[in-house]
Amino acid sequence: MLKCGFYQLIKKSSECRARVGRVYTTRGVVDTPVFMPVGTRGTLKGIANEFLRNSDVQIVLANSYHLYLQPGVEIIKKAGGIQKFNSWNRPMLTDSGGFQVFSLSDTRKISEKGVEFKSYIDGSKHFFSPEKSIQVQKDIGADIIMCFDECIPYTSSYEYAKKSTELSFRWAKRCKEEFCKEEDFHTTRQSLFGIIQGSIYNDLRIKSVYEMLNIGFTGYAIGGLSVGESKEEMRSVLESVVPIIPNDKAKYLMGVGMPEDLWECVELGIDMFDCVVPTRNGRNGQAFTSFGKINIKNSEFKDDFSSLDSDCCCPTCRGYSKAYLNHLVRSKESLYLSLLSLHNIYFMIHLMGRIRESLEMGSFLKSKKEFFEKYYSRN
RNA sequence: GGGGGCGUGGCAGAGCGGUUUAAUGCACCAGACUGUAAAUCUGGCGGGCUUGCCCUUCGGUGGUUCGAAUCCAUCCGCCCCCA
Repeated sequence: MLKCGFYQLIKKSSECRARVGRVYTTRGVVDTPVFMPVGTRGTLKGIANEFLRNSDVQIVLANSYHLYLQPGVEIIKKAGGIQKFNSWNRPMLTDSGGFQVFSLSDTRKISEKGVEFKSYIDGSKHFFSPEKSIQVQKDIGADIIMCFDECIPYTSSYEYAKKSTELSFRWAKRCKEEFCKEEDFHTTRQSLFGIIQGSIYNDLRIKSVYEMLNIGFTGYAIGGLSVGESKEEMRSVLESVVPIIPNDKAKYLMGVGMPEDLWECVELGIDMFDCVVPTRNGRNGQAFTSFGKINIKNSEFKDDFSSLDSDCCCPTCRGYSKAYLNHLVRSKESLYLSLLSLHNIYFMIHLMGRIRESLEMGSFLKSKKEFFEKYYSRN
């Protein structure tokens, strides 16, 4: 059996750094480049598994911090792991809680040892260390788990970014040690990915890559991006980081992205993406379409009886008009949460399918150009 | 027939002499959202343009006052209680 998290390169683009490949996991093979929808609490908000499977979702994320708080790891262990608990029989990945160091920055205290969080549920105090995060992620039992890191804000100074990147490095070492502490079920069934930090400072980023490589992980993620920096800054980081991650490893860009980001970052050599945008924006009334993003709440759709996207054959587009979705949103009928989220997930998954296809056919740049021309045609 | 109350922006509802184009909520019009404390958040919401100022608004009309959504009179409309 191939090691969980193993990356197999299938085809490298001759036009750019983009590549087609596979990531092997205990619960199945993931075709890359891949978009991984986020189901923080063990579910994609508003979408049942059946719809995800039919939409060709290959792998989903969950968050160890959220699941640790609720329902707690004991329940998940008792259920036999997250995939038994939530009945998702395809691969899963858990985030370590590192992003919460960033997103819950008002209610947390950080030290060498780890991070003290105040629960967003009841205000109670909880301590997450690298060791704790790995233990929790082992108990949750997803196929791919992540190092506990500090995701810092875009506005961080060079000095803070340097200190933080060094801290994340020391934490990564501890994560690896904890993960490999005993040769057990987990070390053969799960794989641990390292996370490269360094903010927008390329020298810190490069140093971070070499440090992570030195520790040695099954795959490598790039964290701390899409936190407010410009597209040029993100591009610059990826251009300096991606080429020095070995090509026999999966390269995962955390928290990205929007449809346009997918094309841009695949071009730069990224294999894996995750993002909350399809579900969150869907719940806020936004739909991604081949012709650009639209807000279905807007008055122009009140009597538009066409589907969201004439190029889409998702259940939402097959069954419902813009006018009806507009009505559901305006009258706050909860069905729109599912219908819009599902459409957006389908859009992202199928966009990625199209990207893979274009890479296989050697026409990535042409397809990218076609996509952008249409995507920005609305305005 | 007798007594009392009320009429405020699309709706609900504050304000009860000057800081009032008039709180707040809803509705409406937009925008944002990138490892989810998000079915959330932000802005706009009388008219005009030279974008700072001007004009117009609190049922109607007429008064009092330097000044009225706020006080008085009257008309119109609505509600409640007693007969």
